[in-house]
Amino acid sequence: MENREANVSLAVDLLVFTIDEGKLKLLMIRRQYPPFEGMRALPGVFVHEGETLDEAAKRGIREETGLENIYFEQLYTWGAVDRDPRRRIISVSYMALVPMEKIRGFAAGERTTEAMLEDVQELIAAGYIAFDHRQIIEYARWRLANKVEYTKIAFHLLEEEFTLPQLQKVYEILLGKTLYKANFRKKIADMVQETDRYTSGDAHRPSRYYRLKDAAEFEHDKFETV
Amino acid sequence: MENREANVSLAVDLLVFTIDEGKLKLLMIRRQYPPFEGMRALPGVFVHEGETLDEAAKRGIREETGLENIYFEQLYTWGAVDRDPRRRIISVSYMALVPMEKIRGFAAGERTTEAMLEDVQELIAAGYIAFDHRQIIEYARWRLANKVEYTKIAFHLLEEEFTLPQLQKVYEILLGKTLYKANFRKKIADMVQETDRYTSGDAHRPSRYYRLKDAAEFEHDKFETV
DNA sequence: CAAATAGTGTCTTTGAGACACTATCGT
DNA sequence: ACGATAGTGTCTCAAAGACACTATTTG
Repeated sequence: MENREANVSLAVDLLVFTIDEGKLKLLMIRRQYPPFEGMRALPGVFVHEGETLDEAAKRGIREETGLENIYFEQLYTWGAVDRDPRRRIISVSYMALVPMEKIRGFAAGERTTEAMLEDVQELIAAGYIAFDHRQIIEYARWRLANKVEYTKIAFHLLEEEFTLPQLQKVYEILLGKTLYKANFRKKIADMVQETDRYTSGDAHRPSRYYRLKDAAEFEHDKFETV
Repeated sequence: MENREANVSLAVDLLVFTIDEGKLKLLMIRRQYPPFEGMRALPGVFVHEGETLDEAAKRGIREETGLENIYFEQLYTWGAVDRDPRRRIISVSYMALVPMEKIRGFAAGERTTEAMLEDVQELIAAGYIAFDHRQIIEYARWRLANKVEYTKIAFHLLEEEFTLPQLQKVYEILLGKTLYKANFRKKIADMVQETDRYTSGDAHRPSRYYRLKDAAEFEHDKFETV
C-alpha cells in the first residue's frame, strides 16, 4: 500500500432490470474486445467531465435502451484494485427498473453494442461473466428482493395501469415464492387505487386495472427505502 | 457536459457514530485551512494506490481514532461536480459504529486534526458544515434509524456484554422514541444470550449482562441488511 | 355448462402495543 | 421501610397466513 493518491477512472455500471416471460431479466452486453472478450458484461459508461454520477447513469441508460425517465437508484461502489486488468476503474453501480413494454423496440438497433436481456437466475448460476459483474449482479438481486418487502419498488416494473394478478406476479418473481391471493391483496390494498377499466378478451373473468396511489411521493425515492 | 472522461480524485468520508451522554454523536474535525476554514467537517482520507475502498476506510478510521476491528459499511457515493470547490472529488462515504468505551482515549492526542464528538441532532440542525457533509450526515442518520429496525446493527454501539436496559436505550436513541420495556424484551429476546454476570453497586436491583447470540453471522454483514 | 382466472369472507395464529404487577438492590 | 431501577405476566388489537368459497368471462 504505497502512500500515493490513487489515480483512478470513474465509471457507472448499469443494472437494468425488467420482467419478461415471467422471469426477472437483466440488460447485458457481449464484450467485443479484450479483456473478457466474448463474455457477457453489464453495460456501463465512463463519467464525463462536468457530469454527476446520476447524470452519467441516466445517460448510460438512454444510450443502451433509448429510455428516459425511468426509475433508477445508486446501489454500491466497487473499488477492488484489480477489478479491471487494464487500469484502476472505480465503478458506481446503479439499478434501474423498467416495465418490459417500454423496453420493446430497443431490440438490436441503435448504438447498443449487442445489448440483450438475460435471465438473472441463469446469470448468477453461470460461470463466465466479465469483471466482477457477477458479484454486482448478486448484490443487486439480493437488494431488490429485500426492497420489495418494505418499499413500492416493484411498481416500477409495471406500466402505470396494471391488474392485481400482474402485480402479484411481479412480487412473486422478485421474492421467489408464491403468495396467497387474498392476503396479498390485503397487504397492498392501500397502495393502489382502482380505475374503472377492465381487461377483456380472455376466456375468464375480466380483471380490474389499478394504479399506484399518490404517485407523487413515489417519483422521488431519495431517502425512501433502505 | 463535455464528452471527455472526468478527471477525478477519490476520497472516503467517514461517519464514526457512537453514543455518549445519552446522545448519538459523530466524530468530526475542524478544518484548519480553506476551503471552509474553521468549519466542522467529516474526517476523510484519499484513497491510495493499491488500496481498496474498504481498506481506505479502515485506515482512515485508524488514523482518526486509533481503533481497529470496528464495524463499518459503505453508505453512498457522492459525486456532485462542485462539491469541492478546488477540484472534482468523488466521496465514498462509510459509516462506522463504535461503543463509546472504545473511543475513550482517542481524546486530543495522536495525529487527529482536532477530532471531536458532536451531537448529531445539533449537527443536522446547525448551519455551517463544510462541503456537502451535512447532507451526508442526514442520509447516514436516516439510514441508521432505518437499519435498526431490521438488523442487529445497534449492537455495534455496545460492548460485547451489555444489559437489556442499556440495549433498550440504544434503540430508543436511534429510533428517537421511548419503548415499552416488556415489549422491547420480547422483540430482542432471541437475538441475545444471557450471561451469569450482573451489574453491582447501584442502589437498585442489579441488571443481568447479555451478549449477542451467534456473533458469527454477525461479523460479516455483507448482504445483511440493505 | 365447462374451463379458466378474478375476486371475497373468515378462521386461526402471531406479534405489537399497553399496562400492571413483582423483584432486588443501597441507604 | 423507601426510593430506584430491573424484570415478568397478561390482555387487547391488528396483521399475516391458510383455506374455502363466489363471480364472470369465452368457447
